[in-house]
Amino acid sequence: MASFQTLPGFRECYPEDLALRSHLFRRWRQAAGVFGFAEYDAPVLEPLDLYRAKSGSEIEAQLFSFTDKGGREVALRPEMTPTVCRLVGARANTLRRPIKWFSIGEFFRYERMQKGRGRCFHQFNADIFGEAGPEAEIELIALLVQCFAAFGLTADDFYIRLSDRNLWFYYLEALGLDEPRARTVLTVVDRYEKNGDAAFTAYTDAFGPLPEDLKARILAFLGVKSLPALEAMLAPLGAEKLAARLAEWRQVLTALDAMGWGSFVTVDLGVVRGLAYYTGFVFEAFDRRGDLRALAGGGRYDNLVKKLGGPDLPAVGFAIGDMTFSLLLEQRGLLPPLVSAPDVYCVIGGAAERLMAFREIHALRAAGVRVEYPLRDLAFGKQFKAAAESGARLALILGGDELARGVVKVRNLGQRSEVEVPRDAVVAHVRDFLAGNG
RNA sequence: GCGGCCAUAGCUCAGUUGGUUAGAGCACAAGAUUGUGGAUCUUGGGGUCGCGGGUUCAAAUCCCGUUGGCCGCCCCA
Repeated sequence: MASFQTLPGFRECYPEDLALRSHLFRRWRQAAGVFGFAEYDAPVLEPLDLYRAKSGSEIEAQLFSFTDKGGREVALRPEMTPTVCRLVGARANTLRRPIKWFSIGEFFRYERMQKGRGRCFHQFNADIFGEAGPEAEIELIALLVQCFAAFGLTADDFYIRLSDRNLWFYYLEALGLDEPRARTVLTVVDRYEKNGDAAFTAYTDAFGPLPEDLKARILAFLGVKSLPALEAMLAPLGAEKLAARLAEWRQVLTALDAMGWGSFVTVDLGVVRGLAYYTGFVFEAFDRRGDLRALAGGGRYDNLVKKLGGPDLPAVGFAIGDMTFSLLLEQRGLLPPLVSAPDVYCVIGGAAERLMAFREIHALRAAGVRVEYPLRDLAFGKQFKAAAESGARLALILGGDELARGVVKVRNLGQRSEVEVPRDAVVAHVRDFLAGNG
């Protein structure tokens, strides 16, 4: 046993683990690609102030931060949003709008391990900058659903809870609450699902008891699960802002419905998302069974680019984490068999034949065929066993008899049949076979 | 930062009231097998029983500490 342990919360990634992760990345990348998002990357290590500026100094407790040899306070990135805001902000004037970007990267948070949460993890991040209207939300939520559907997940497996901080503020304003009170109500809402009535102490402590009729109307708002119910509840209030905002809700939901994805999205004002920089629609993706933590989360953050020193640029984005997502795929049996098999395994007669075999091996590899061969001389029996165990579909038999006649045998390992092929025709033969059975 | 449970081979786990040199299955490797298959048989490598201390004639086993893991709380960008 090695005397050096992995750091707590960090995970080693053996080939089979990486095969799974790469599979996720491949599908996400493909989804982003067809939606016209451009991939970017950025440093893993950032100035600590970047996160202080966005989230306040209490965030430091959750960061891997230290002082580097130049005396700079730095932190391993815990999220992508501040970074991408800086990138976009710096070139905002030259980038064609809308700016649709995505990335896949590793993030670090100094936290206690839990199911679906570690100290390092990967996220798929997608953001749209420069579009203030709900069209950006439509595009982004559509991409989010696509990122899940690409794995065979259906509306029976997950759903997206769509909420809106603006609607909350307009509603609470119509109920007569000022902004400080409204903000506190939102923190209550954020915790209500977990803590129940106890969540209201946050409000009581700051402003005294909340009148019962107000509390009832807040809870009724929380209970809304559909657009018609939402409209019915808000219509009597008659506020202009509410009516305008409801039109945007209709726009988002009818668009997603038109894509055939209406069943994935639920109106759910219980989602407000902890940090206060979200400025409009917010959404989270959850497992339908409800035994996993959030699968993805996002929302609009129109003030953040400017707050981080860039121009005034509206933005909306989301992130999917790999850990909970992997758990979901595993639970639903949607992990593909991530076998890593060669196309062709070479069975080689001996030392002299090995030298000759390198011609075929190289030619096949140059043609893009995945070829394996035993690195040491082995008895034929062993080699056939190795060929079978490798998962290859073809064995190339390069024995003394064959090579002396200028041919090799190509054995179909599945059907246990063999044909002799002239050496010059091997590449074409193998390629045809693989294409034909592809 | 707090709480509960746990720690024996690469993996899954046995291991008696404390008792000789700590075991099995799977996996891996070699041979049987010098030109045709995933089988079988034989054999082998692999362990500071997480680590440190204590009790004892004797500790994987009991006690204390510590590290790590799992699960939850806080938090969740």
